[in-house]
Amino acid sequence: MLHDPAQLDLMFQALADPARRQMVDRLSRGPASVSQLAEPLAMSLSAVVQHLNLLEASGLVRTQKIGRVRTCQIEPKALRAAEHWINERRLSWERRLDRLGDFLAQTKDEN
Amino acid sequence: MLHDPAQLDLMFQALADPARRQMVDRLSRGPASVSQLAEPLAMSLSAVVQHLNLLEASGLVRTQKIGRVRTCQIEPKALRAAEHWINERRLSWERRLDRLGDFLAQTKDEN
DNA sequence: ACAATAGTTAAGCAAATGCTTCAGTGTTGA
DNA sequence: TCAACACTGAAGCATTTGCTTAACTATTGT
Repeated sequence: MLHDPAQLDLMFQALADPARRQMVDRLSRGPASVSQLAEPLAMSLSAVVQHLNLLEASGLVRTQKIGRVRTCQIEPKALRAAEHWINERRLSWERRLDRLGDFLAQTKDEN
Repeated sequence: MLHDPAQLDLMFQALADPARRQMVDRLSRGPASVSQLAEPLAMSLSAVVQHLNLLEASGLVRTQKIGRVRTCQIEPKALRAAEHWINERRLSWERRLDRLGDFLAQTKDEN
């Protein structure tokens, strides 16, 4: 369910915004509340909540509310899924280049 | 210059669109002309060119025009930069979890 | 009890995005 | 030479995005 294209879509969409990437970056150093996430960002708390909801919908961040504070953490599995998509494409390209190199080396040998 | 935040921004932005990811996916299997990229997509050639320009501006794709055909290829270095950003954050989180695990194991020993 | 805290929700708005169509440009094969 | 081909660029338009403010709910410390 992590590799389903709709989820992947949400993830890349989520990562496309600088503010959201900054939030992910902050969370990579440990859990944080909404206010803590908001603190370094030059926007209203409300805007941060909206970004956070998107991050959560994408699966990149998981949150739980205890009392009045919502604590957020990264979901490494989701990050890995995005990472994996890119990696597959890059490897596919690089393998192709390798085969091409082999072929050229071989045809050169045949001279 | 690949890790400069503005370029990273363009890359993630570029990857956020499904059509553009489909184009990257196609290019991961080998070079293609604009028309070839357009073929599986349900949109005008003009729209494809606009997507392609964005991909090129982001550094993810390199193109060269010979005669009347523009040939496109993936730039694996750029893909690697995006991959790297995600990887760093995930590792940072996972290392933190490991340290936490060690700490918990140790305090348990002390009983 | 009540004020401060922590977050949520809705409405509204300007700017950005993802198209479309249409009118080009330059290239190539017959 | 000239028609088909492979794009390219500008204008326009509907939708989405990323905010804002303002009004609200629920929790906590005193």
